[in-house]
Amino acid sequence: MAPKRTKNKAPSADPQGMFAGMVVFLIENSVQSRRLQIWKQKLEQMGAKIETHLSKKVSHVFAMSSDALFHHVDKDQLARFKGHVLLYQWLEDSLAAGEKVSEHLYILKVDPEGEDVPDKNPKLEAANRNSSIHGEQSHCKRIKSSPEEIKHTNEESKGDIETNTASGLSNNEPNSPSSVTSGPEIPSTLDKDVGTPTSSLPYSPPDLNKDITEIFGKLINIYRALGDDRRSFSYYKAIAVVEKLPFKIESADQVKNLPGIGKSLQDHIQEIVTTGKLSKLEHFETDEKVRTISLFGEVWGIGPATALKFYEKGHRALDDLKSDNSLTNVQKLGLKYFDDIKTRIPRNEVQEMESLLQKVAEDIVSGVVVVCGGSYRRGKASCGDLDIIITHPDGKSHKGFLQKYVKRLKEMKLLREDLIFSTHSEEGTDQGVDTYFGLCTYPGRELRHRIDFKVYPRDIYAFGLIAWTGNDVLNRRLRLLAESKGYRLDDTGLFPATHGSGSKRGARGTTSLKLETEKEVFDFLGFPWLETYERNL
DNA sequence: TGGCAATACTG
DNA sequence: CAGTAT
DNA sequence: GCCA
Repeated sequence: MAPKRTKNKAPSADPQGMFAGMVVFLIENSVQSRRLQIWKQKLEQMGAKIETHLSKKVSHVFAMSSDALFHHVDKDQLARFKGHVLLYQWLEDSLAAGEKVSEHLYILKVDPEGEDVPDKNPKLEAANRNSSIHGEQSHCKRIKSSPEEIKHTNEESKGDIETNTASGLSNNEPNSPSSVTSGPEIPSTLDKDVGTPTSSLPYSPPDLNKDITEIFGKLINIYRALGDDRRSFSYYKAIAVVEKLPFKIESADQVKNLPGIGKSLQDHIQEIVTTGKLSKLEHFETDEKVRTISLFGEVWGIGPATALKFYEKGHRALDDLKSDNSLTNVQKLGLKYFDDIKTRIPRNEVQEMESLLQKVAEDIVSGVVVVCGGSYRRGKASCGDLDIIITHPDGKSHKGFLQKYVKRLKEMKLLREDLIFSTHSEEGTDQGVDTYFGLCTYPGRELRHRIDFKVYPRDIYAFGLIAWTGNDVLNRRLRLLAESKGYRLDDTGLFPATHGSGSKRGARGTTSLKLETEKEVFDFLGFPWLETYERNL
């Protein structure tokens, strides 16, 4: 039986859900019960807490209209309420958009004289409208669309791609990258977080509390380098929570009830907001051992344990390692091409290599589908490496492909050195995903780049595509969402969470749900569709 | 106090 | 089997 | 680190 998590009944709240941290009070007056049901579920599912009365903890009150509002709650009580009073439409629109939309259009005046209309600052309204996912304004007063309707229209507009053809392969998916490329181009500012329409909302979250998240971010890397992934992950989750706060934290009290923030992190936050720094981090950053181990750990093939071993042997610089005879092959490569591998690849070069790779692949097996995933597919201006996802529409020609492909690519000197080469689907009956990790070069150059190939059987291709396109945050959300609905999601499929009984990854017998395209997976999970370039969460 | 994803390759 | 990587 |  299932170990512990996932109970189907109350979907476990996603601590990173878009409504995380919200404490809401719902005015049920004049709300269709069916709809209310959905809202409650969504709210809890995405991290909000629902209060049964207008307590002090409540941060948001929702009502159908001001009439419903004043009918149901005492005016004075309301007047004392300091939180936000919004129309349910805000929920609808946020759910449709996949993130919290600006509240400005949905604010209900608490003042009894006020009307049923939300605040209308022309400037704000215009701005919001532009950035709204579906250009149409979502006005209040009249709630026309049910959640389903919204969802439908929303997808209709983008979903066309899926309706495609070609052997029913999710194909078009392979096309999306190119559409990204030729589409509204990504500002070549860094490669941070640009180009996502959603991130350009006028009142987007950014930066308040940046001081805190930056420091936590450094701790994430430090703990990871030291091998304490669990602790590292805690900081990771905390960042997600803090980033969503709509206000600047000024005292630890403001975060004491947030999920993922316990005693220790509260103290850290307290220190950061009062002193502007964290002594713990300062300590780490000046500690030679920590710095050395972090550096060594950046070498491909060297993890926390090996880094520590080298440190204890007295090594302090990368040059010291080169003469160490205990280096493994891949570590030698990682060291030799340390700078190369860290050098980011301009988007246009990735694009050229993708076409080249497609051409070569087609030459080996006609019809094979080759897509460059990762940050490239998400539209970034530069990429740290190449993630190549491969499949074949006929469901079988992918077998044995990777071997020949790698051989050919080596002959043409595109692939240079191997790091890992596993292939089990070679002739096997199977489901296995062939994998290759290595170093490659752009035609005519010597600069090494990391490149990964993943060959998926056509029937689980969509899962591989999603997983390898990322980003990490999205993958985690999808996985949690799947979990909350009684499934387990990974890059090889979506499985009913019948745990103990043998739903090991890809295990024969347990087959993944048949979802042929990325969109079908998003839909199935009830996650708002995101174009590839919108997945930089 | 134990779990926090799970799995495949290298040496 | 430990360590590493995705 | 947090949480059940």
